[in-house]
Amino acid sequence: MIHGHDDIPFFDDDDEPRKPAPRSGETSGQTGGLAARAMAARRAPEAPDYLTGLNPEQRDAVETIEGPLLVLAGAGTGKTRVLTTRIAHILASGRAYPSQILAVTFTNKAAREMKERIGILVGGAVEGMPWLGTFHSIGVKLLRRHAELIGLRSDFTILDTDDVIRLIKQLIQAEGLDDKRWPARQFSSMIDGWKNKGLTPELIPEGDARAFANGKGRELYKAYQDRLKTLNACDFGDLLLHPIQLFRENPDILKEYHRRFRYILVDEYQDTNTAQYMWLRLLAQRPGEDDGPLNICCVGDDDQSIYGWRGAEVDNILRFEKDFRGAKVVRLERNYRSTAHILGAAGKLIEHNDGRLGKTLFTERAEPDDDKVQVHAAWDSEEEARAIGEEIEQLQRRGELLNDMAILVRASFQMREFEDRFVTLGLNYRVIGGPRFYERLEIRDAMAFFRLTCQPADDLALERIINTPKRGLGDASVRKIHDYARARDIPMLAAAREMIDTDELKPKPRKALFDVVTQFTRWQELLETTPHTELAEIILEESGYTEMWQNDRSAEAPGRLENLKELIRSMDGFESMRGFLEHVSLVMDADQNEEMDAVSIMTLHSAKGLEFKTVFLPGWEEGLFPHQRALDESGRAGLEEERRLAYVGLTRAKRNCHIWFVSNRRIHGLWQSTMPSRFLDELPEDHVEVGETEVSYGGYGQSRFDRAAPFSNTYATPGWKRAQENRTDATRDNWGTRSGHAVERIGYGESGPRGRMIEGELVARSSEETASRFSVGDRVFHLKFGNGNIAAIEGNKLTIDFDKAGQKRVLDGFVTPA
DNA sequence: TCAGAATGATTTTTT
DNA sequence: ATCATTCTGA
Repeated sequence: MIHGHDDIPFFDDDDEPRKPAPRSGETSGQTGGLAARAMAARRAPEAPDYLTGLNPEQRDAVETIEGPLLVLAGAGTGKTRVLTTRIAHILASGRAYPSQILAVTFTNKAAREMKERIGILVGGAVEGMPWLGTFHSIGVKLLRRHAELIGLRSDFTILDTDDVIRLIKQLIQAEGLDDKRWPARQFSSMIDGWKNKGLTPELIPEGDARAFANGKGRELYKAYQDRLKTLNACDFGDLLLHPIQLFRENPDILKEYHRRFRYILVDEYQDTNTAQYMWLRLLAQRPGEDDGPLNICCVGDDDQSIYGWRGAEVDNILRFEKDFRGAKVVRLERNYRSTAHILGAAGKLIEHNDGRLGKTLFTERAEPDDDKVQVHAAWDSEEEARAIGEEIEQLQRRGELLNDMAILVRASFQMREFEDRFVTLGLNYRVIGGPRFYERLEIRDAMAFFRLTCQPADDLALERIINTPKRGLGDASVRKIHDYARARDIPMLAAAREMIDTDELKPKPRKALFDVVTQFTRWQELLETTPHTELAEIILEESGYTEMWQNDRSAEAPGRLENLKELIRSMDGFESMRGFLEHVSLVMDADQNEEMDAVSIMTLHSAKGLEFKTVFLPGWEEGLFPHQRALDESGRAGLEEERRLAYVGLTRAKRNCHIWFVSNRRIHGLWQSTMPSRFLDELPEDHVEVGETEVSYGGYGQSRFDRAAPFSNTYATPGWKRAQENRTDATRDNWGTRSGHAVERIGYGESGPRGRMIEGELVARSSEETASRFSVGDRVFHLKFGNGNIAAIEGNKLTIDFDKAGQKRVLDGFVTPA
């Protein structure tokens, strides 16, 4: 059953054959519980080490090796363990060589972790697993092998979003279009969306094509793809699309891979987008007998699908059984992470979603002392941060580690408040998922120098740094070089070299260009002879780039220099500069210092897959969570995804979970009153406790979390703002001709929570707002800031000089005449 | 060509 | 409020 080297002549990375390990005993039919586990152990005494300690479902998932298998792995049910053990099992039982297993993950982190854990299981004997990686890195590997078949050279560059946007902008301008009206950023994300759906320019829907650039969307997309080919470059989407095209157009090559990949494993299947799905289908389809059986195992959790907004299709996982005939489904519902209260709360919440495959997590843990999920209220976000800070300090005093605590927010702007507070308190914190190391300006600049040295055809790199540091080669000069290069169909660096001998440029830029071209020529020569770290230093030094930052007096400059040093240090581990560049384009990871004991602050999205003993979930308010924009843009589906996000948040907690909501939040500089999240009402009472709060402001209303809100609620959405602005514009003619935005809203009706709508249904909200009741100079009272005088009015926004708090801008709904 | 001023957009994030 | 990008005038 194992193909030897001869079968697959064009692969050069086959591992040496391994001695097949004895096959494990068969297990079947356990009915759960410890007894079953014990029975299983007794029945198969010869079971290899790695299988012991798995529960019956896990073991089923590991040992169901043949045929399609979907593992529905709830949060904290040992998903990674199953995946890695399964691979170990395939290897140890001699069913395949490491190189015959295709294992795909979404992030580099997950891939790394999996490699590590397989290493531990199999005793480190397995070198590599050459086909374990992200969809993208495997895509690159395929493309480098077969580049010429899709019109690239195998040393193609991978562009990052920055490059892509600059490139698109050029194309938009080249089309003679207004790049204001048609932002490159927007088009770039459209292309991204298409590529996520597996759509090449010919395939995009007519409507999409018309929606951009005066109907030139399709042409523009095509032009973009052409330009990439010319540049010998790929964007991230291409790393998925090109392999699909490759396989479709070259059945023989596809067949080779069919033979090669005996086993396919996919992690986080609920996050696959259409292109990834197509990619997988191509590899998993086995039309011929000699292609071998279809051994695909997808692991995922439909309840944790939170990336719909970037193209993930939950439907892929929901459809699995239909897609793969005879598929077996194993549910992992036994949770090893959280208390029964946390699971109870999370489970009840997620039940409000439709279209689930249906799982109910349970635990065998029975600790009567476990705390319920706590819900707390605060007046505003400042107080929320203060209270959470206090709670954290208290836990710390009790000897808890900060490393065991996390604050999970919906949107990153919420982090600021916590950071500020923790700085004041002197509390260590760590922000996870901020701007990545390789995305920083100075790193990108440095990389552009390196790229252009290694790849003289990398025009985008050239454009980035040709005038950095300032050399007097501004837009005009760059444009000339660009046009010259385009006209002759040569790379810009080559064009620049030629232009030194012409009088296209004025003497000053010409001299500058001569200098910089000469430098690159020199560095290219050094590439062969000088160690790459040394060369990197030389480049940064000679280009004047280091000097530029040394002369920079701004606060960030020293940090940037430090980052540059760090960049060079990190090159050490690579063979060559080229190897380093490849790594960077795909593995954009920054390292966090793990040693420090610190509270983690991150978004709910980046918390997926992590766990903490104590979790704080601030900001459970309508509009923020669920996020208004998710509701506006995706309606019910958006709401359900938000709910899954809440589910992810809750299930990160092992022991304690504290949810917070506030009644006033400042968004974009304006104070807004907020309503408690509908998700709070969806939590079951028996697992939730409403925490006592120092600052109470009236009792709870109909909803347990509802205070008697003295203010009309306001919304922060662009649409709502616009409506309000229109309103003020139209006050003169008394609403009559308000040029109409129909304000549609999900959730509460005009009478507040009492008039709650059916979830997710779009409902027109009647707008009964009156014109501002105030005029400049009025004396008013604000609950947070106290008394003050109105200094200015713009629409419904009041600028008020408060007696104590100074000048603030607030919405008029917040103040009452004093 | 560059610096300061206006403009605008601010969910979530990977690769 | 805040940040990034783009525009305008020197």
